[in-house]
Amino acid sequence: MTKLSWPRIADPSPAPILSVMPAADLSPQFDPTAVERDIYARWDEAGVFTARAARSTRVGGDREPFTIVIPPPNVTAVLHMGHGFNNTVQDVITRWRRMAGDEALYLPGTDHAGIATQNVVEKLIAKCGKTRFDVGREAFIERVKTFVEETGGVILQQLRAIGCSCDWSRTAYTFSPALSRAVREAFVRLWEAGLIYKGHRVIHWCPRCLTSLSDEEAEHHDVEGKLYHVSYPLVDDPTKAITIATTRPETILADVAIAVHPKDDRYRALVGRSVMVPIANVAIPIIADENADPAFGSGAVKITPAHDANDFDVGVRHTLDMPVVIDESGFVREVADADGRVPDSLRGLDRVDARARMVELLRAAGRLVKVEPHHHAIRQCYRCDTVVEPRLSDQWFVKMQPLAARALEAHRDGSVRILPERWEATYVNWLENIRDWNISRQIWWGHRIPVWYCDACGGEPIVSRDDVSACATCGGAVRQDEDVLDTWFSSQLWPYSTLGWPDETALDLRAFYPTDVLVTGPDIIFFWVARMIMSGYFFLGRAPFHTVYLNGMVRDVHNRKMSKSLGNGIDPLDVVARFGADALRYTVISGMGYGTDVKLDPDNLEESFAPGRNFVTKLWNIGRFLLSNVEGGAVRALGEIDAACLTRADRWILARLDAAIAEVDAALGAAHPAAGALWGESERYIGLRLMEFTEVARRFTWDELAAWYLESTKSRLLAGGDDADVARSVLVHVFDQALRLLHPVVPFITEALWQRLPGRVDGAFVAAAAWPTIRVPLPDERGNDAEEFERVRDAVLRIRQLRVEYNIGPATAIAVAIMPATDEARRIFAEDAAMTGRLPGVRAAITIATGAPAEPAAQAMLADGSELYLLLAGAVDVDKECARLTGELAALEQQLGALRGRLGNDGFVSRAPAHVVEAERHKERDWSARREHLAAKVATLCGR
RNA sequence: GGGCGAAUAGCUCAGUUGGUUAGAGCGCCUGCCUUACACGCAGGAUGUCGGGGGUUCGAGUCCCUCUUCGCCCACCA
Repeated sequence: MTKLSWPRIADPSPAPILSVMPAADLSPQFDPTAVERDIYARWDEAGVFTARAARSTRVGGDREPFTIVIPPPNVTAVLHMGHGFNNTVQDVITRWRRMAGDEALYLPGTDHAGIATQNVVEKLIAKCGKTRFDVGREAFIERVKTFVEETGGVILQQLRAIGCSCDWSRTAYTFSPALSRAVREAFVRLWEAGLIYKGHRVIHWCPRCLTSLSDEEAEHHDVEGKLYHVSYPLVDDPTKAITIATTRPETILADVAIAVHPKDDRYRALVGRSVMVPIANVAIPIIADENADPAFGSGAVKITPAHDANDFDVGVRHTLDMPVVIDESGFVREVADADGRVPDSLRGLDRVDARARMVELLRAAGRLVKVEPHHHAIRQCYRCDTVVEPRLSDQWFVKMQPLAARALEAHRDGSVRILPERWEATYVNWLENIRDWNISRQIWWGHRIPVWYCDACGGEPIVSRDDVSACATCGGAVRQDEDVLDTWFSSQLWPYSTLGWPDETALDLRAFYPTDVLVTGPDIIFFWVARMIMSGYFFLGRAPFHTVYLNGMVRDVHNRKMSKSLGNGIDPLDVVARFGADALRYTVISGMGYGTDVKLDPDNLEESFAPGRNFVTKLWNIGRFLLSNVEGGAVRALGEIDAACLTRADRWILARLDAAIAEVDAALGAAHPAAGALWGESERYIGLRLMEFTEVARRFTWDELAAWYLESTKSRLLAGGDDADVARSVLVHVFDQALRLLHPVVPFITEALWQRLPGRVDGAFVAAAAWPTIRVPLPDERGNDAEEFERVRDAVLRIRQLRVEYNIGPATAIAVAIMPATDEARRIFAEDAAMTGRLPGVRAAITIATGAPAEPAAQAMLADGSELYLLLAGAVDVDKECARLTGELAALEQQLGALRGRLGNDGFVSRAPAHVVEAERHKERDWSARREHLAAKVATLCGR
């Protein structure tokens, strides 16, 4: 495998791992630029991304292989947002599988990109006023090679900047000697199977690139053109004429017949007679052919076999001449079999000018009947947008129908699934209507067609795996076919040519083929995806992958494709420089619907990437808090903690972690088909929901871990002692697991933080750490702990709402009582509040269990400005509920009382439970007596 | 001409097999610089789920129809 000399990243400093993020760097904001490059270099050096073929189960190892081959970017490409998006998806999936224990291979490489690259270099030499023909074939190819070696592959370097975990030791290139060998082998085998042939027919020709194109490379574009109606006089009766309609009057010069439908009564009598072609002044027959549509125009159509694919077919059916009047560059002249047809005034004109002049001539000759506006489609070169010219020429073709059959079957039997599902119809439709593939190009940059001709004996063409230097028959000189292969011919071999094929014993090929998931855009389903599947079956008997994941496009806020020409692109490296690779990755993955486009605003990067930037900062700060509380001391592994020591909050967060893991696994789905090699109906369209995966991980990390659990540990940590140690163990465990879940999406910051977790083994990376699995429940685990924690949380939420609702500021003291929401409770409560004065009043009431609005009776008492919250517990098991909540809130008071003086305006949520403030501030007010009173009341209400 | 997709909060989008009060991020409003985080915290507002019709006890979700976008395919000159 050829390795181009890619520019290398500056060597990382040899500092120890911990220097990645020294303690002093625990600033409020994460500085990605300071650590990303360093972290990447460490992964690279440690060989984290290097797949070991010998470990694949397919060659006797103990790990499932998992392979993603990169859609090779053009060797001249620089990273744009589309790559940033697509490659991030590939990397997220690869990192997930690597952590899940697969032998994961993310295989990088580039495509020599025939026409595209040749165009780039042609533009370069054009600056010196030269064309490739001035330079000559050999020298030009050398020039391109030099250009590629000097500037090519930049994109591979850039992929590192966005964190792609490619196995660089396997970097491939479609034009390397190894892959070139694969290309020849493929050509020869197809030839031997009778699937490659040379055909003489009308193909799409780009007059600017000077090459033929495949049907797929000639893209349809709607235009507002004109339809010219032209009358052709009958030879034997010039007073009569037949009128045809054409969008391309310049091709009239190459007309050889007028066709009418055999059943068209208007013209039946004319069939067999002749008309004069205007301007060209040659007589042509009127023929009957079903190609003519009686309903269109006059029902008569001119036949120009050399300049229209349909007309060519008609020409073949009727063995008509095929004069050519437009040359390879699009100029009108008598190219072949057209002597005398082109008048001097048209000769040498470009086809566009020729059309205008032709119209003038027709009008002057009185043959132009009318011109009307006409909406129709033209085809343009997909590389340079030049309107393609149908051109009669000799080209090499691949017979596609035999190949398509198996690819269709692959869809039917579940060997290959396409996500999102709707694209499968597109795939099937194309394969069912497939046409032969023109694979020869008249350019110079590409794999030369391995066919030689002996002019001396003029025998059959010699198709050979090896270069041929002399004719085997006569010993004379041979010459190789001038054409090169369509660049997609080599691309179709990519999933196995990169693994060592055609050497079928190659270890990589045996270990990693078939690959697993192909991630690309739907725009190359035909160019690439379908052809890989077809060729994979033909050459190796197996589909090259079992899953095709088609992601959307990156668009701007006006829904336009991002492109250089529109100037609406976003440079991913800009984003990396400003916000970091993680922010970029998080933003695109979390904002990416299933196969839908991602919209970003190039004029407002700040806002576009806010989701990623914000999340990364949050994660960083969770890490700051946590690390500053666990560093410097031994933290026991969770497994070493006596389960009886775990608090309700501990159990809750552990339960939430399990739930998050389960949801993440569900969102990602099965990495491989469950049974054998086929997707079953039930699992086929499930999985790879990366947005959902990211959202679950975010919710756990931010809304649960940071917002509730972290807060709940503060008092415990401050209090110190054994319980603080328990909290530390749980914190470290849960954060460790969260970092693992998040790592595929935000690899750099998770690695930076993970490296600092206590208990990490030297040389270990989260990038290679085990994917989280559901924890085995502890033996004495109380099943409803987690729910009970949520009850308390809900109570706090209600208190907060009421505080705002009734405008109770932070200075106002609060107390909490627990009562069942029975009529009896309300009565006693009201009496108590109104009469005894021992409960000074009520500001608000809530019911915890139901979350229902404040009780009217309680609300009625709100006006007196007093300070008490009443919690009405409306649970089914009132007794238990009251006891539980009383205990819980009391415990929280005790715990958080230690935070005296450190409390903010609010209660538990941001800093501590509100009622603790009360406890602290009202100590002197005989708080304990009041609590006793409340407890007694609760006991009464609960039926004692 | 054929096919596919989309239309849900100001914006970008989730809503799996029809089932409590339709969600998230960004933005917006109010109050907070509270020793992890103002790239933050607390609270909040905003939706006739494109229009119309139908099936159903029940529809954002299923059916029909219309409208508006977008994409793909296509030899009607």
